[in-house]
Amino acid sequence: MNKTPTLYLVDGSSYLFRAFHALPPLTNAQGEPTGAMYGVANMLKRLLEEHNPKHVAVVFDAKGKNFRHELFPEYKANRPPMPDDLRCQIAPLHELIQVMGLPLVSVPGVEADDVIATLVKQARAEGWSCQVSTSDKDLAQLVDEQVTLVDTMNNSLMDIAGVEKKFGVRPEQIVDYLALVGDTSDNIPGVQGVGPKTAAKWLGQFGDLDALMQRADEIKGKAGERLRAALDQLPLSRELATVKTDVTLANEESLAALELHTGNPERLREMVKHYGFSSWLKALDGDAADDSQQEPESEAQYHTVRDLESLQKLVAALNQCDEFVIDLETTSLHVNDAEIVGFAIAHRANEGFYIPVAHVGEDAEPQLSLASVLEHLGPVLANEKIGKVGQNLKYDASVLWRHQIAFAGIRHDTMLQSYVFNSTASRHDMDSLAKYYLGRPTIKYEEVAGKGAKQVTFDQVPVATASVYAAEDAEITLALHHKLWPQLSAEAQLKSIYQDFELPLLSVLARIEQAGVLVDREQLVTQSADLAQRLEALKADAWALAGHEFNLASTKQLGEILFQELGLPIVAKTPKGQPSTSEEVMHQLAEQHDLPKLILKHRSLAKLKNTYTDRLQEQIHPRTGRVHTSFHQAVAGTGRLSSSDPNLQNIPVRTEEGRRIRQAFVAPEGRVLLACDYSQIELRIMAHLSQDPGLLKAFHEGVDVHSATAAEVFGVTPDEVDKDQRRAAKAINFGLMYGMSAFGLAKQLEIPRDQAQEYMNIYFERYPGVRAYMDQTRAQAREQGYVETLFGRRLWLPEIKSRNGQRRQAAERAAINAPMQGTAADIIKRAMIDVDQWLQKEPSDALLILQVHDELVLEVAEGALATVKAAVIKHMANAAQLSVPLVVDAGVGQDWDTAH
DNA sequence: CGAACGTCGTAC
DNA sequence: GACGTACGACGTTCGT
Repeated sequence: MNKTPTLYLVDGSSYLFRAFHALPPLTNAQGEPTGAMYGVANMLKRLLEEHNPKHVAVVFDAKGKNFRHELFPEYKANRPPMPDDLRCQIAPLHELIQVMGLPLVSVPGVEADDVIATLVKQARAEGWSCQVSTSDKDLAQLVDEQVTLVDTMNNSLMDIAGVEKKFGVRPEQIVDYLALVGDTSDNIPGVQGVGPKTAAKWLGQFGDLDALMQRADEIKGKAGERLRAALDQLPLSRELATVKTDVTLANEESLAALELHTGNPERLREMVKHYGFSSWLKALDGDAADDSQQEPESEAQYHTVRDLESLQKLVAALNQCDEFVIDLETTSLHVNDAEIVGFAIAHRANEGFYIPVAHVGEDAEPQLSLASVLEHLGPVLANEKIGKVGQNLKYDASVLWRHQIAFAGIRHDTMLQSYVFNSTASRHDMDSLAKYYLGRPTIKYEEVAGKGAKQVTFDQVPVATASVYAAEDAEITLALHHKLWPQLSAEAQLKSIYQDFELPLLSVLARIEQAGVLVDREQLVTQSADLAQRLEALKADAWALAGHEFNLASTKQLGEILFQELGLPIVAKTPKGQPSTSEEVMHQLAEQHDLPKLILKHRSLAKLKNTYTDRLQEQIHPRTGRVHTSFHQAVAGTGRLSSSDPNLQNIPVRTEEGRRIRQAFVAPEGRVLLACDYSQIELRIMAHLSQDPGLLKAFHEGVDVHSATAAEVFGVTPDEVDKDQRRAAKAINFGLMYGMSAFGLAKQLEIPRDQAQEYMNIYFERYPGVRAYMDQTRAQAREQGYVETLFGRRLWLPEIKSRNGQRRQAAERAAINAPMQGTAADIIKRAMIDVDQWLQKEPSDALLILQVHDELVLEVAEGALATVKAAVIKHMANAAQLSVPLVVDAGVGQDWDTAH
């Protein structure tokens, strides 16, 4: 009972910035920005719920210059001014915090860090513990036995050991460490070229900065020179990094006064309502109802439709609707195995209906039959004038269509709304959306159907339980639609991406998945057997070389054999610090020993067998005899599709052995496969976006772009370019689009780094427009927090302002790549919609069966080939009007390898 | 025994 | 540390 009190200190400023940059700009009904407030307030709410603190303070930076500016006029000089959309959230957030009952501390002319440090010192003196919530790692200097750091946004806790693990130095060395490393965002210089690793190494060696400075002569090489060059300013850097612990605090900011109080519940409710934090409102209303015995207002109503009369009444209402939510309950997540168990419907707010049709069990009766439900509901489903709203409607449409049930008027999909609004949100499933946008927890599928071995199909769930779950899903989907659509449709470009690309594509993908692709099982069986034999032989050889048996697939066992038993050198380490056994490493070691050679061969064959020849056989559907992949429309942040179960977008193509797998993808008798792919689409997009004259010229003249680049970079005529030069140019072209550095290029080409740098320098001289475009993209990402495709698809980059250099640079590379990858994705989506529309309209005997990012594969009746091929090429080439032509290559064959 | 994570490898 | 976007196989570890 006599536990020491804990003081919870929250660095409000750091969370505010982080929330602002990490979240898309949410607004309330009045259009006022609320995202950052919401982020911070939610984090505080979690703190209250999880820790139930008695002593707490939320600390903010205050306006005005502080002692650091006096010490160092350039302090924070390169900080851009605070965006208006953030500034205007500060005052309301302060008020919100106060009415929540949380003491707020903001001392004029003092940064939050210093206030926190002062309070920590006072608390320590009283023998209290402290937990400091911040996303600013500078405060690691405060950590000791009584003081821990917590990052509430990712729930990571940092104690002394945590600091040592993360920074490689002890908490009391953090200040010295920060002085050495510097801080670009605060404009603190540090030592040029010294990062976390070197700083930690030196401090480990010399103990502290003073000792290091005294013995600076002992450091050799360039790093030593730079250290000595920085000697004069290091004390200043250290002073800037050191937090103040003697800030003068007002009485109400003293330790004893920092107690959680009741705040102002009435004003809190008003504010929460005004700013549209619907999740809170519900909880607050619940409390209010409990206290005052009022009826809870507008609790959702769920109904089960079990008889014809109720059904007719519902259908009559639907007929009067402009749009309504539909959600099928079925026996399987796999469209081809799914039988309809019931229909969930929501056509007005806070109300949901469930029509069971195939439940079994004691409470299943009375229950309408599927046939009788369709008799009444069918015309509504088929009526394209009555809009259908759903969450992942591709699934519902697929199931209905497979049952020959007409389904038209697909108008809105909340999953796609969320995806277009913020594609980088972690997930777009209904539970996540309900929690994030409505603040509502949902009934989970596992809660009604069980999980693991105990899971049953939905038809076995009692109707009473099923009804609440299903009706809630429909009702929540409608609420989500009402929340998301106004925000999405307010942005013309996003609205267009959603309505002109994603929504029409939904049906196209449903048809592609349903069509499936024919796979020759016999070929796969033969290949698997062949591979099995070769793998056995390789395993025997490997064991002989190692001198004992081991699991060739275990990187751990392999590492022990290679690096300990055989004493081969460790070339690279994995991110976790283990010796790497990656392909690249094995290639290098292959020069010294035969075992790595065998491992490489074994791995490549095992991959083919385990991932492809074995697995694909299992994926052939027993009823259709074909393989039906799932295409996911709301997964890749850039706008690309992804494919799973099985993934048909990574079938091998680069090696001869791999291509044999493509030979098993075939067309049935009388039909052929037609594979059409865009030539160099991403580079063409780069030419268009950058408007670089050299690049534009190359594509206009129709020359091989890699050879053209090689000619420019190596200063030869195009016909003098040799194989290696072209290879290097190709690596540069691709590397650029991925934001690759000279280091990466050097590794790729196995050349010295300065030579790689030289290549890149010449490249940028020859193609100045490309460099300008990339600089501009990075700048745009920093200013807006997102980048866009040519058609206005948006990619948010929450890490673009991260103080963590690694993360920030990763975000910058993503920013460079996304407009090109994403525009390519937009273009092929447009082409798919157009091709599909043409196929639907023309009585041509052909099916779209695959999309692989820049390639469409169709299965075509031989007689229709010429027409279909011409049409597909036309629609693909015309899917966008760029400054350079879109060139489409087409191949035809009995199998995918031949057609490609 | 399954979930979560790490490592590796396939595609564009 | 250093090349963007995916999916998925296998081994290992950890918790039920």
